[in-house]
Amino acid sequence: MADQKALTTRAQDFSAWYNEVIMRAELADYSPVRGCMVIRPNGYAIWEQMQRALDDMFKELGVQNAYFPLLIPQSFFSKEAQHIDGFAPELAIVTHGGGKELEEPLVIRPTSETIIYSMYAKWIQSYRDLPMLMNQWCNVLRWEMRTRLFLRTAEFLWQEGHTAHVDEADAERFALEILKVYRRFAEEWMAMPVLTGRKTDSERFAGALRTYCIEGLMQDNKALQAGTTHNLGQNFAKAFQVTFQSDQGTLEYVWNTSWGVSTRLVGALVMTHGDDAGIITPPRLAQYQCVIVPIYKSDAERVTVLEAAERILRELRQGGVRTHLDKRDGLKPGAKYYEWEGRGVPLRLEVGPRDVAAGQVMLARRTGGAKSPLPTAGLARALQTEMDVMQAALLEAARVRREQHSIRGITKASFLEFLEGDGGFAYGGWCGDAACEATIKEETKATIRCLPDEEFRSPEAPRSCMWCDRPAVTEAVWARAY
RNA sequence: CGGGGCGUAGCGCAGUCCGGUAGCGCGCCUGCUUUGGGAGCAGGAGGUCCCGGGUUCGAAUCCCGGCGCCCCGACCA
Repeated sequence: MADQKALTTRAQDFSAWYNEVIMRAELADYSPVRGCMVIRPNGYAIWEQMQRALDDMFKELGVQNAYFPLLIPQSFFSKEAQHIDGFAPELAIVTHGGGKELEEPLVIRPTSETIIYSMYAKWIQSYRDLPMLMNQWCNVLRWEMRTRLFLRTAEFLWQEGHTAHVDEADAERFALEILKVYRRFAEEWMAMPVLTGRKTDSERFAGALRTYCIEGLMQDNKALQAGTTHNLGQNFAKAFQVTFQSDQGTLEYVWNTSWGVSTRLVGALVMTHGDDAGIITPPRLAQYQCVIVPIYKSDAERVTVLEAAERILRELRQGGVRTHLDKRDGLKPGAKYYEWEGRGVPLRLEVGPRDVAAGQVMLARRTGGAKSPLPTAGLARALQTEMDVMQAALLEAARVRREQHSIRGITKASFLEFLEGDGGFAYGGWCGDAACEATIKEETKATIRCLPDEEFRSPEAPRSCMWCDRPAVTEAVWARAY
């Protein structure tokens, strides 16, 4: 470890803490190129776990993976008016290749709707070809003005799903199906509770009919958009002539959806569960769920202890626990404890001569509490239980924290007071006027994170807009956001 | 793009005001002793002082001009 000093605490400076945690855990590093980051093995391992889980869920819905090119003809972007308006400012464009100026500049994809639907136009002829359900795992590039490790980098990794359907109802159904997947992933894998809902028109994806999202609340009480899914309507189908012949023999435009989550989720994980010692990785996403630290003095002890540790390692791996044995010599056990805590490993087993003699190990949990002895026999099963408990506890703790920092039935006055304090999710009535929404954003820096789904709405529907007192058309959730 | 900060060893920094042998802590290498919550001692390696010009016998330091990065805001996954 490069740095032995204590981290800046979350209370002192959340932003400094966040950066230090990432460096300490060796999740990522700054690259020579502004706004770009290197994802180091510890960070990439988390992303791989995320990919695996999400990919399985997509495939259960019948989605297939494919790969589309990095470079997109510039003209493709002007085919859908809102889309070009939304993305033009942040495009990176390749103008030269092989030492010659290109006839048509090529855009490095910021997202792939245009190229994918241009291909769908070739592949879809009949309603029998629908739905067409594809996803790709790739990198994209957006020339962001200000960047932050994982949360907003110029280049980032993500998955983008793109589907085509026979009618609006099927597209809508599928977009919402994906929203459920995202929510399930956030809660069951990341242990991160999220609100689900619809974005207002001003926050909608450029080119979409409707955008739905999952929103998490970080420990500094700022909201983070963690995933979006869009019903694109027929906007792209019309721009790229994606048509099919219906069972009635008529020629129709398809209805599209697109949806994505990115490496931003790694940042979300840090900000949801990290503490002043570093990150806490939920067991289901941890690269190593358990690390074994051997303890010995003499050479004789070393042999005995390592032999026992190796045996435990084998048994745990066989029992499905992702385990690492830290055999490094010359590092005191305490130094290893600090290192693995910083890296967020959920469980740590200490194995010393006394433990070997007693047929036990000492278990320490990343989430705290006293160390406790566990018999070596049946250890894998015991640790699985420990991890289930920890996974559930992390989700519950995050949920409690979010609810403690949520306020309902706000008025303009109570809303302002709430923002003056710690902030968080503020539920209240909204008139539906984009001008009112913009004023609120300008004056408070808070935005409507979503128009929450039924499940998250307040028992009593608000009757008036919390800001302007005109009749409310819906309930909205405001927060300051990343 | 506005505001702030910073560029000196792998990392964190002092030295810059007031020009004169390039330093400290951590890390790294070797050896010995250590190892149940961040080990100790000894020896050692490691530098275009961000870049370019200028002033000077002499520049990390003074002058001029660039570049880069980080943080805070406006825009966004």
